[in-house]
Amino acid sequence: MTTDARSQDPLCTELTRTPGAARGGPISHAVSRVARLHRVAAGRLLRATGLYAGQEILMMHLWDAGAVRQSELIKALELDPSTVTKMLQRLEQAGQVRRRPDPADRRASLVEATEASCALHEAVEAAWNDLEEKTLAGLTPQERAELARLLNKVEANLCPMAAEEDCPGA
Amino acid sequence: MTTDARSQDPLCTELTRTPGAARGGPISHAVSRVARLHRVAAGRLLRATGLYAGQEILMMHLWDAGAVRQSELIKALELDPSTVTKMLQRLEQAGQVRRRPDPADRRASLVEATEASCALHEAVEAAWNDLEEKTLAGLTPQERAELARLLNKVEANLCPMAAEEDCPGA
DNA sequence: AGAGTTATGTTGGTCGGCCAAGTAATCCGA
DNA sequence: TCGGATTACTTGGCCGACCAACATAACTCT
Repeated sequence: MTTDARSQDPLCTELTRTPGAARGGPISHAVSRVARLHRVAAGRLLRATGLYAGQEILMMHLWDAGAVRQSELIKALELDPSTVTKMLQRLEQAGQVRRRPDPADRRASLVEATEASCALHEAVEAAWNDLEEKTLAGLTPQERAELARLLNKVEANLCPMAAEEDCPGA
Repeated sequence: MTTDARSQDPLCTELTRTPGAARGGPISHAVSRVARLHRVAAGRLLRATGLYAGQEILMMHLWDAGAVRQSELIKALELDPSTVTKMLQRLEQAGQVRRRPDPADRRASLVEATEASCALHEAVEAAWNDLEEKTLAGLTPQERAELARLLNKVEANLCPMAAEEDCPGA
């Protein structure tokens, strides 16, 4: 009896409850939740393409830029180098990506999307558009713009911390 | 010449460039980025407590609710059961959490925070507050409220997809 | 030229998180 | 009563992502 009522509740349409953890940081909490849901949704939409959530962004960069130095990719995606290494290993194994040593710098390697991967290009863009639309359903253009603006501000706030330690600088 | 100019840019202070992948879904892209940065920031702030990003929310629920059925926790956090199982195993090993079988239902187990963990309570809340403030620095109360509102809308949009398949339902 | 510093990637380990299967207990209906 | 759902949790596998430590190769500076 205690907890039966909600099982009927088909969705989370009513989010009014205070989930406990939300007190000390309601927005942080919302960000976590949205982040997770968004990633899961992306994964689901991408599933048909055989890509996993996260890989699509890398591939898009590659489709966009052609052959790129791995270090460029790392900077562009702002991910940890080791993360990119492993993603590339998997994508290479999956035949989506090719790597070859950079003749100009024997440390570096050049990465590019394979021809095979180009077949996915469209599907991935479609999935991405779909995701965007599902994410923003019911938001007016103004709201979308505002959300974009606020997210950018938040990103700028969070960025420095990731970059180094802090940049209270002044 | 296609992509050389940007390599000099030290940080993300200027986000104006179009990173390629952002075209088809600018907000999805922003969400991914913010999500990652936010999680990293949380991890950094939590580091001192010995908790990893994600665990704090679970602990908060536990501190808040006392002994809880694991299934309740799963519903509250809206995570995959297996995720919670593994988190609890690690937290248990770390001494933050205790589990015992539920006498009323031999399948279930009851979870609660250990006394030791309560020492972290304050530090975690502090970290969480800190995170919230760093995240929202420079946003007016109105902007914060608007962001919260928009995130909730987005969450509601994304939720149904995770729940089942879709709920286009009228 | 040789030593020290920086840049590029890689490996190994740990986490959160998901999915797919599987086990065990409870519930429910014929 | 008894056999089929349903519920509760676990296991194994895989991914993205991090960090720390490392090996190479390239620069730089005396």
